[in-house]
Amino acid sequence: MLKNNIQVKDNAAPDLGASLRAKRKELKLTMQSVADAAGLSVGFISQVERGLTSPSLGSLASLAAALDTEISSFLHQPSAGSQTTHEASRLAYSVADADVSYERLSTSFAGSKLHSVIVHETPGHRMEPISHHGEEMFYILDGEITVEIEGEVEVLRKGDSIHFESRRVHSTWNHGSSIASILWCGTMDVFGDAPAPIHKKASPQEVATYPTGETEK
Amino acid sequence: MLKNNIQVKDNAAPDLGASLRAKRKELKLTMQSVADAAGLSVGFISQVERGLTSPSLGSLASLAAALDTEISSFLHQPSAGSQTTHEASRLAYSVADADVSYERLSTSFAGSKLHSVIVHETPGHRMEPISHHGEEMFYILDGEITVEIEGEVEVLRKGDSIHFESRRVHSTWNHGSSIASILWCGTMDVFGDAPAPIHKKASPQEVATYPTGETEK
DNA sequence: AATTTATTTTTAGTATTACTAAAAATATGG
DNA sequence: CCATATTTTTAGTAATACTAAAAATAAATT
Repeated sequence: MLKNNIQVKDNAAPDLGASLRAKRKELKLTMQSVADAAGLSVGFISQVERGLTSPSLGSLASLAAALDTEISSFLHQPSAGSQTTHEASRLAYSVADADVSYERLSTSFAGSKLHSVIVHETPGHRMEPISHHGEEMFYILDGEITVEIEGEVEVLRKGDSIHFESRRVHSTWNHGSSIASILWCGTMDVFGDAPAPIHKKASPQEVATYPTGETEK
Repeated sequence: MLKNNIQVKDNAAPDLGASLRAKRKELKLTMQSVADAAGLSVGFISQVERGLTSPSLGSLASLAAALDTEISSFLHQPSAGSQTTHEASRLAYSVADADVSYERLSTSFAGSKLHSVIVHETPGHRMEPISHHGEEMFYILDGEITVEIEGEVEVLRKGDSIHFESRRVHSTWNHGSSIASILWCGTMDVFGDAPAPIHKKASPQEVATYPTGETEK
C-alpha cells in the first residue's frame, strides 16, 4: 500500500473552530440554535468548534449564514504572497497623525479630474465617515480593511476592490493586524491642488461600535 | 427513514470552480502542474473546476496555495447589490486575442465617470499607440512594461505608476519575460457601457477564456 | 493527411470523513 | 440538593472527496 499522499490536515484554517465559537459566543447563541439554523446536529457543531473535524464547504456556508457572517471571515490565511516593496523614491507623507501615510501617484495638470494615491493605514485605524461629490475606487494592495457604505459592511482583502459614489457615506477600518495598503483612485481632488471643499458631516455616534472589549487575538 | 436534511449543495460558492479555473488560466498553468503543486490528481482538478464535486477545506487550501491566491478569494458570497469585486471571483475575459485579458473592477451607475480594470499582458505583447479624450493612470501590480508617451519612453516596474492625458499618443509594451499585470484607471469608458469608441476593431465578440458552450448543470 | 504528444474529461471504485443520533458529562441555577 | 440547559463523547453509517487509469479532445509535428 502506497501511502504517499501528503497530509495537509487542518492546515486549511488555523483556528476555524475557534473563530466559529468566538462568533457564536459573541452573538450569545447556543449550539442548538446554530445547529438548527444551519440544519446540522449539535454534536457536530461541538466537533467543528474544537477542531476535531472539518466541515464541508456547504456546511461551512450554512454555518456562516447562521452566524450572519461572511464565510471568508473564518478562513484567514497566512498569505503566501510576495511583497517586494521596491517602489523606491516615492516619498510618503503623513497628514495630521502618524497612523496614516500617503504616497501620491497622480500629478495635476490643467483640467485633471483623476486623482490617485496609495494609503497606508495602521492596524486599528479608522477613517471617519465622510460624504462628498464624485466617485472613487479602492484596490487593496496589501492587508485588509472593513469598508462601510451607508450601513453596508464589506471586508476587503488583498486583490479586492470597490467602486462607489462618494456621496454615499463611507468609512473604512483596518481591522487586521498588519498595515493595510490601499490604492485609492477617485475624481475628488484630495491633494488640494484645486479648491475642493470636503463636506465633513461626521456625526458623533453615527457609526456602529466595533470594539466591545472583546479579547481578540 | 427521515430524509429531512436540506440540500445546500453547491450553494456554498456559486462558481468556485469557475473561479479556480479562471485563476489557473490567468497564470497559464496546466491542470497537471497545479495538481502536482497541490498534491492532488488531475482528474480531481477537472471535477472541481467544473463544479462536479466540492473540495474539502484542506484541498481548497492547497489549491489556493498552488495558485498563489488567498483562499477567501474563492469564497466570495453573493452579498446584496455590492459593488465589490473579489480576486478570483472576477472572471477574466479577453478581447480579440489571447495575449491580453481583463478583469473589470468598476461598475457603472448613472453618471459614473470612473472606470478601472486590471489588464494582464503576456510577454512581448504590444498595445498599439492610441489617443483619445480623458485621462488615465497605470499602476503596475506585477511584472514590468515599457510605456511610450509622445516619444518619451519610460520603464515601469512593480509598484510604479504613471498618470497622463489620454489625448497624448500612448502605447505600452511588455518587454519582460513574465505576464505583466496593470491596474488601469481612467475616465474613458473602456467597457462600452456608454458610447465611447476605442481602438476596437470590427470584432466586438468578447471571447471568454472559458470553454465555449459551458454545460450548466 | 496521419501520428505523435499534451491536456482535459470521464469512469469506476475505495478510503476517508463529514455528519447523525443518542448517551455521558458538565455546567447553570432555583 | 434536584432539575434543566448546554456541551462533550461515542459509535456507527451514509455520503463524498479523491485516486488511478482509460477515453476523449485538443494541439503540435512531420
